[in-house]
Amino acid sequence: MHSRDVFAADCPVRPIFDDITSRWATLVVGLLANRPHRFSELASAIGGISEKMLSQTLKALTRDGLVDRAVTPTVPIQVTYSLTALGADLATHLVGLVAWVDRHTDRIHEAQATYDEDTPVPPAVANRRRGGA
Amino acid sequence: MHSRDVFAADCPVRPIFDDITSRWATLVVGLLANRPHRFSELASAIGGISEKMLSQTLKALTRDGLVDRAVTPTVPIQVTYSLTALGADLATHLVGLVAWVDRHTDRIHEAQATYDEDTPVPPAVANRRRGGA
DNA sequence: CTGAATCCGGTTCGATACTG
DNA sequence: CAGTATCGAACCGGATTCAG
Repeated sequence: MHSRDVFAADCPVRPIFDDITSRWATLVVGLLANRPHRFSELASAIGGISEKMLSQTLKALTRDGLVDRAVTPTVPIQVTYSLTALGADLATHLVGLVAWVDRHTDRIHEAQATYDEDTPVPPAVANRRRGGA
Repeated sequence: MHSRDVFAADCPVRPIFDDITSRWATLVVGLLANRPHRFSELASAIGGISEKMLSQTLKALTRDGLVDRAVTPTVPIQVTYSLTALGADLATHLVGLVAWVDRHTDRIHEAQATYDEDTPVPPAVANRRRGGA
């Protein structure tokens, strides 16, 4: 039986979980689930990502054994990223979760709207993410 | 048909996805999946969480219609949090994902160790989260 | 092309203290 | 008990710059 105490502050699954659910990791995995991609392909396919974040995300994923990094020593070096078997397995869960959110996004938006109406004071909560100014 | 372009920078599922996969939200949902909890119960059950973060997480989840907040006006006020039907549905996916990570944590740790060995320069990557001195 | 390193602003987070 | 206000520190993340 597995099941460590996920609720313990030092539970080892937390950092890994953070890796794979990080803002960009999900999108990278989602893209690689279809087919291998080159660095620049990923960069242009994922709206709003910076090279730094892409590089960082890819490195973390590779380190976790979820993504495979293949270097082709052509004139301008070419690097292709793909999912490992482990990564592919994870991908199914991840895309499933994203699909769930996608399916329920409208309902959630309604809930948010209702909540914001019923909230007397200016909702500071609504500002989470998407930092203005 | 659903399926917005998840890869677009302004895709509306992103902020929601961030809400539910935030470090603490997953744990809160995981706990509420078993049974309703009071504020202080959650606070003590989740190792390392601060009141501020718990409050914030709970508020976001409630706003998203995933968690229900019930106030019992006893002498010392009593507040009980539970999952809504929507939240319960989400919980299955979430705990499934956590369980997956739990199942593969050892393998991932091996991958990390191997990666770190093969990496000549001191791995700055390894420091992500869990910030050491 | 791929990616690492640096700089630096903004946001988030945690600890504490305080209110209802 | 339940939660908010404030403060300071840590971190994230973007733009830029440089190297292989």
